[in-house]
Amino acid sequence: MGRAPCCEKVGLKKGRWTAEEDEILTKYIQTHGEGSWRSLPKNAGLLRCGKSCRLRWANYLRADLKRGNFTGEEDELIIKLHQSLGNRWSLIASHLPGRTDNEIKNYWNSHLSTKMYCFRRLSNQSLPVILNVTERKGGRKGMKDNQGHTMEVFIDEVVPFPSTPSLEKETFPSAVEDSMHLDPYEEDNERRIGVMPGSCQHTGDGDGYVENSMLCPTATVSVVEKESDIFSLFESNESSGMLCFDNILDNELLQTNGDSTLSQWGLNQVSVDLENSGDLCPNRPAAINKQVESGDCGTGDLTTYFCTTSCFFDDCEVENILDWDWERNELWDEKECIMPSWLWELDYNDKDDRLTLENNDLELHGSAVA
DNA sequence: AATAGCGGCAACCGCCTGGGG
DNA sequence: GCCCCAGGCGGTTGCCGCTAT
Repeated sequence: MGRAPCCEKVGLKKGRWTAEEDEILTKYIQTHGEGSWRSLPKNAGLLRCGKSCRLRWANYLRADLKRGNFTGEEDELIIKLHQSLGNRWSLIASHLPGRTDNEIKNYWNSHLSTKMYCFRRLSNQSLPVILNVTERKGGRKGMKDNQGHTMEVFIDEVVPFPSTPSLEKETFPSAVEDSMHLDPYEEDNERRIGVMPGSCQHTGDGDGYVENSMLCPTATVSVVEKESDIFSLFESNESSGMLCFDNILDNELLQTNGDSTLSQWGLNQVSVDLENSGDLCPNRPAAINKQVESGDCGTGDLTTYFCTTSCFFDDCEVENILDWDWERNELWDEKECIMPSWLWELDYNDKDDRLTLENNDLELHGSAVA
């Protein structure tokens, strides 16, 4: 026997709320307060499901809601938070006062996600090439056909990237910052710990590391094929106890001969764009720096250098997003319509395979951490 | 002017979680 | 420990307005 419905739907009204219903609901909540949603419709004389009332109140009628267009700052914050949190709209919304998760979700799907496409060619020698980017077609129908809302891109080689870093069933702390202070040795930590970029991604403002290949003058482009990868590595920090990604590279992933064992971490596809790698990343594993120097960066055992796809900050606090110098580091190249690679999205068509891979990688990662 | 397609927003649906009995 | 309930969350769908043809 299935779960009982949240309310008896027979005879209840559905669809758009009328002004009269809004007024009744508003007055009732102003008088009696929020809560008891199940009994609210009956008590208020509304022919609505309690859930519907709660949503209507939460998403539209609440007095503290901010109406109107999203500001540029909000856009940027959403982008950064989404990069870190994935589709955790409620968490994202908690950082945008006056905005609801539903609103942000809709805004993301209709506005922001369509901008999140920058494709870098993973050739060892070439710069990223954007040959053509077209808007997705077909509206919602098209969205269905192109899950992940990917634009149609004509490019020699398209690098997949997870659309939304799903964390499966892990529970994120209620606040983003909390999620960034996790004990890496805690049980199940592999699902919750973010990747922190190495120093090569230091953006110069002294505080923010931004996982952003466009901003990384050295090794750029990181590609992680699976969602779990975003949270499967972590960077240590002496004070926080977290592992640094660079440390992982140095201590865990490099064998004595310098060969990388990144694949053990589930990095199915990681690449280096060394076109602009004139200088070396100090935290980069020596073997990689050597290859950078030599220009031999692509096809050997060490085929990868990983700059992470996730966006985290040196102290692992999302609040630092707010310190980001958006003026100096434009998200957009208006002319080229290029977005940083960390804003890629990917259309995954075979979820089962992906989850299988994720699980395998999580196990590998867990054992590696242990 | 008609209409088909598309985009965006509001709302719904189903699942999950936490709390209380 | 189990069950039920309320509430929360994320994905999906319906509807409506706008635009291009």
